[in-house]
Amino acid sequence: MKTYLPARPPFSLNSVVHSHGWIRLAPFQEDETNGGFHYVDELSSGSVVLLYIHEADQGVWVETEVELTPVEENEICHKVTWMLGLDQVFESFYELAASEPKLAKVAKKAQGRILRSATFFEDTIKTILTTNTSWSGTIRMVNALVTLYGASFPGDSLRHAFPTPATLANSDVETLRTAARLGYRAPYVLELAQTAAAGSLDLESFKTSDLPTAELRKQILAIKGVGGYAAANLLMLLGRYDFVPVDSWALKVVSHEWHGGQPVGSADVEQAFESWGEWKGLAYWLWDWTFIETA
DNA sequence: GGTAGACCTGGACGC
DNA sequence: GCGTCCAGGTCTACC
Repeated sequence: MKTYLPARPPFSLNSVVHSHGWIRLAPFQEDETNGGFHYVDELSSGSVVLLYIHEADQGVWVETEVELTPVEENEICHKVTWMLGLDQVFESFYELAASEPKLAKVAKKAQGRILRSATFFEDTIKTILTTNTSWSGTIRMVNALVTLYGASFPGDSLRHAFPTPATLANSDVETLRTAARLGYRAPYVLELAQTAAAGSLDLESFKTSDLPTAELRKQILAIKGVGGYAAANLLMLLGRYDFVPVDSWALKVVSHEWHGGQPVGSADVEQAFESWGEWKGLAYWLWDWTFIETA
């Protein structure tokens, strides 16, 4: 299979890939030689495929090494379109950003799309695994889940897809705690997998929800292990930028940018980007913090 | 509604 | 090499 998927212009695969750290989490693998990335996915049919995704003219090429059924191809096209936000539009954000020096380059770089996993379940688990730990800890925990519970890719048994809710739901807290070394997060991950597998929580419906962002946020906050930071991060992945994902880094950079290095709280971070309205989270995310990073 | 303490791990640091 | 301390968000109990 080799398929071209168009994107709403402007588009840069490189900007999506490097929009945040997701590319370093399994089953993503960056293709540093050719650009783009590889991703192992378990399809609804049960087939496990390795997707090769590379930049094309205003879009991407999606390839697999095996022939697929039309249904499987259609599923892959829908998933990749979602993962890369190919149909997302940022024109009104770019218009606002044009008058802000710290965001002056976002349109030229075609920034705005944030790399997503194939399912919102996967993104939610990964987000929980970013909380209260170092980035290296997140990579280790995600790798452990994928290796221990993900379906193997037939062409390379070392590659695995992200585990399905049903697979994770069949695990237990002790195994997740000790073998996957999720620590205190183990019961959160198990509960999420069990509710998703049972159908009592339809995470994938959040992708197309027409609920107001505040209401959607309430539903996300109801997930154990998801607090204010994680909810804002997940809303950004859903294309809702009304909240800033305030973590220790946000407190630090906002403190240095606008408060002379004095301690600030979550409300101060939200206030700093209040004027960006529905683009608040994205303005924070793409803000040029270079001076602070190197200070 | 606000706050303190617990949760778990890895890294930095001192000995 | 070992022990101690701290950072990283969220939950729960308590006021």
